[in-house]
Amino acid sequence: MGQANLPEWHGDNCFVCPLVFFQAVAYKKGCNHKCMGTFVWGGWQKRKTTLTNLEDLTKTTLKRLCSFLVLEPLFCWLPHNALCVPFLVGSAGRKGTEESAAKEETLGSDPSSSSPPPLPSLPSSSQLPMSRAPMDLLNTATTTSSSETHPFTPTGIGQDIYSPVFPLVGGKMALNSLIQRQLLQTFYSKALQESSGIHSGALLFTPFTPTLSSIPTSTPGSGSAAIPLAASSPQPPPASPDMAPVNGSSTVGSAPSPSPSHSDATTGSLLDGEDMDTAEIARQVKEQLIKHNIGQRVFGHYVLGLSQGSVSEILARPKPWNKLTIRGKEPFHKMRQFLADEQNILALRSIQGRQREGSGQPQLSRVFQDVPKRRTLSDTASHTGNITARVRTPEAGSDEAIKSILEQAKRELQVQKVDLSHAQPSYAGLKGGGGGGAGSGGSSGSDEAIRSILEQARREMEAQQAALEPILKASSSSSSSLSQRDLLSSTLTAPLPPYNPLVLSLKKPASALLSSPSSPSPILDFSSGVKRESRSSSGIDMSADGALRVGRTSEGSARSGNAGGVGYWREQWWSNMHTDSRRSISNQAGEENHNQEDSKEGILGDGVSRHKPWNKLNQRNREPYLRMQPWLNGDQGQNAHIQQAQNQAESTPKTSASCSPAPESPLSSAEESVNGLTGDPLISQSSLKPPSDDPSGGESQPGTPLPVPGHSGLSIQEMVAMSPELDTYAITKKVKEVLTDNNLGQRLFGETILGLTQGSVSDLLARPKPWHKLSLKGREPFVRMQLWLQDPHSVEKLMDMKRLEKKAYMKRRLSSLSDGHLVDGGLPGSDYVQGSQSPGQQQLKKPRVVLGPEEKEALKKAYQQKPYPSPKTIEELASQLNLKTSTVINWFHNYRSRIRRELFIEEIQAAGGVGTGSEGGSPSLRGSKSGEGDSCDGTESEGTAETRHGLGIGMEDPRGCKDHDMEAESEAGGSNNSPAQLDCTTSGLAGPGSSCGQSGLGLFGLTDASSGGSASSTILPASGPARNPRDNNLRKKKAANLNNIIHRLEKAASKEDPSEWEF
DNA sequence: TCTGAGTCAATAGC
DNA sequence: GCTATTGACTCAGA
Repeated sequence: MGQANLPEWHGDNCFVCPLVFFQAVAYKKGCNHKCMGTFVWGGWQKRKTTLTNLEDLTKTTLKRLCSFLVLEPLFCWLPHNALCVPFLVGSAGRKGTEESAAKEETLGSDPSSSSPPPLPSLPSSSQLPMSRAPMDLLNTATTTSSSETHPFTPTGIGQDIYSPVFPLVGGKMALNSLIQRQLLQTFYSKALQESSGIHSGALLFTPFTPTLSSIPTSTPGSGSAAIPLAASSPQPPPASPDMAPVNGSSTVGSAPSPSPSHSDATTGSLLDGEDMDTAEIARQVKEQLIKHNIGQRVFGHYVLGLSQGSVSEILARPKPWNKLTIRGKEPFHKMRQFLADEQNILALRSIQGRQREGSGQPQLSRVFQDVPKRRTLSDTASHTGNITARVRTPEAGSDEAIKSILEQAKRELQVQKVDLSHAQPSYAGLKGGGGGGAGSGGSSGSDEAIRSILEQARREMEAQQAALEPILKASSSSSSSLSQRDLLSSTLTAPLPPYNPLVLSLKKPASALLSSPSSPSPILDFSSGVKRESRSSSGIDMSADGALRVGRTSEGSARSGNAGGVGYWREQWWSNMHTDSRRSISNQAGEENHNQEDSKEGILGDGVSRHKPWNKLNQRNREPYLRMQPWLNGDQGQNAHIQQAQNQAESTPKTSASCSPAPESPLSSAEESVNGLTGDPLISQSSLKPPSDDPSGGESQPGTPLPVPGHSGLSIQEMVAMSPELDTYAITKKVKEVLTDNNLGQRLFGETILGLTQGSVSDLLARPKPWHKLSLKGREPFVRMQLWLQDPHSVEKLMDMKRLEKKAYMKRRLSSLSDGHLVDGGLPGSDYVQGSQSPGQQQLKKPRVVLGPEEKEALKKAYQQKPYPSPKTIEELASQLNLKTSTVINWFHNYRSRIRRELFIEEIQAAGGVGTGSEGGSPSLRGSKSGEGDSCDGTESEGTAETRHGLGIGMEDPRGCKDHDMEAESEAGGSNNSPAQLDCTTSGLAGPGSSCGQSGLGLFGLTDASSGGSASSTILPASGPARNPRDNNLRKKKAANLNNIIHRLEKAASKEDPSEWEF
């Protein structure tokens, strides 16, 4: 290794910058001067480095840049108008070009240097495509036949090199290959999208494309060229039910404009100035974002370089192409690129997943801060597994941070090394054969090491494929001989635990005592707990021991591993669909597709044609379509197996009388031991036996079988996303029943099973929202509950946990007493905070604001007048009540939210019950609700009844008496109640001159204007006469909420077609 | 910037 | 000691 081979200028318009495992070649479009604008990399506090000349890119800078990029290339932004051509370097280059190999040198290749790591070998300038004139490249690209290796792909590099498993950097950054792949893909995406603004004549090619045959073909007539992002995909994405494009209208691949014409793709040129269907692109992007649960913020950040607000604006109201400025067109170019390859979406989804997990970081960090000593090496390694989270840590941005990152990476590698030695056989083999690869600890950045790493990567991929093969076969087979247990046994352990009791344990001193190695409880096993942050949908498993479960958790394995579970679930969904008349049309569409693949297009289209267009659907109404899509994508050959599994299923969750452990099969024993390592209650569904003896089984039952996370390869998020409609009421009812019967507390249940606090559990159990009103995140606890209910050992486990907690508490207490001081905390949980905090800390705590009755009533009154008060009103209220404006704001937010939720409950109950359960969801639910009646009604009853009748505030208001009128009218009018009546009445509550007239007009306007008075049915779902006090109560609440609805109606009226209003 | 969704955690109430 | 309540907060979308 000689002196570093610094990047080189290639004329005035060419710049070569070595990155990490690829290089970027950039030139400024159509410029004759400096090519390099600004290199920006985020993560380091948005630091910007302007490289106006090559000399600016000092070795040190480059080192840092590369070091950083090794870990977080996602944050590497190419110049806005740069053309980027990444390609493989390192041994691949050597392998491909002897000439270039001879010239390869490595920057910072001092083997003794531990930080930063040696940079990868760089190909010589002659190897760099941009060392040639752009037109030359264009010509070359144009004339390349589809069977040839791309001229700028290092010669001889086969597709195997460009596998999803990318080489590790210098043998040091042994990150999960999947991560690397996704990072690279994202970088590609970003880079190519950035370059999409290049105007005609500009060149773009993708040297990563081994052959041009993989370049996607165009949609006829699109005429619009796109950068063949798909072509840059190293490999087709693994088949996945929820990711694979659909042969329908709403696909990435079939995007009308995204796909380039073949010729365009061949040349890789991008022709600007052609018309683009912005609405269609926006529609498809929205569709993909929703489908994959990717947020606008992330999409905007990584793909468009825009803020979430801008993304929202663009997606919601795309301007016509001809109305856009050049700059305004850029996002659409980028979106088109984004849509062009599923890999982009996969990568973004992964990023999103990690970001979301990262958002949970504070809690985890807090925990670790609280118990720093417990943060072991493996913890650290795992902790750093979340790249995004790491980069976003506040300390990032300094050299110290870089060192820290590198140090962490080293540890990660070490841990992986250990893991490799006893993980999958393939890893062992890799280690043995790798020589100077990852197993070598990356002490050398030599070609040998890189070659070794490449070899390792390839083997890794092969190992993954080999491991997946039987599963893939099984999933594609229609044989009914494959039992669910077969599937489970063939699927490896859980990649994505839902909730890590480690967090709980760490944050509670008392619980921490339970960490005794002798403890038999999985939850107590610190070394085995999997971090909550690893609940990523990416399928990347960063277990607490730092091991990278690549083979099991890659997208491929996850998808493949899903097969049985997904199919099983799909079947459930399918049967549910059959029972749901509301989805009959969708069902028909799906059925047709089930029978004839060729008829897909997107039948669905037929269905869609009879419905609102996608962009006119709200999230709720999109759900059936979202569910149809994965179904359409997947195979349907597992029904027999599914049915069999169903038939073998047992019943749900036992209560105390039946919670004794079922005889365990060897499998369940084995699983138990494995699952015990994770300590994950959900993963511990060792013997999932969906209920079949429940005559009412099916949708809306607590026993609705769900696939087991982990075993099925599904993350909890994926499960939630694909879940059939669950009866949240029935589930919560059952959970309450089980908890009560077994004297299990909400705290224990919440913290160990749901990952929620007691308060949240209480809230959830008391006021479960209807499934369709829940966001994906909101559905998660219900899926967890459902899974918990399905576990025949659930109660037993929880009771064990309870006993252990108690034991630990007693032990702690005894210990404290012997030490001569009392324990100020009780059992772990309720008061652990006090117990763990010093008096000083407690004093620093902001005291909780407790509103007095008068203040509450005043606020309620104000709410009735104006559920959405203006800032001025808020200020006035705050001033009058001597409250902070934020308190008033929060109160209104909370009140609106809670009154809505209360209405959901009441509506369900008033509608005659919930679910279809044989146990009569409704009657029992009512019973239970009645039991909690006071507390349940509490919030909103206060908001209506008390206000009016109790404290007489309503009475003070001349409109208060209208409540009775309203009820009387409601009851007398029954279903004939018109919105106007209610509106008038409710608006009457608002007082003269306030919202009455206005709201009344608004609602009237809607009713009159919209034929059929749809608003009536929407606003008044309980159309029948009030027959009982509960109905009255419901009506009161409706009245209290009506202003809220009116407000939204009025708001919507300003921009929406009334016929499409949804509430 | 506003809003809703989801959640936490302090506190009230049983 | 348990659950319910509720003010405050974060996050994401419009």
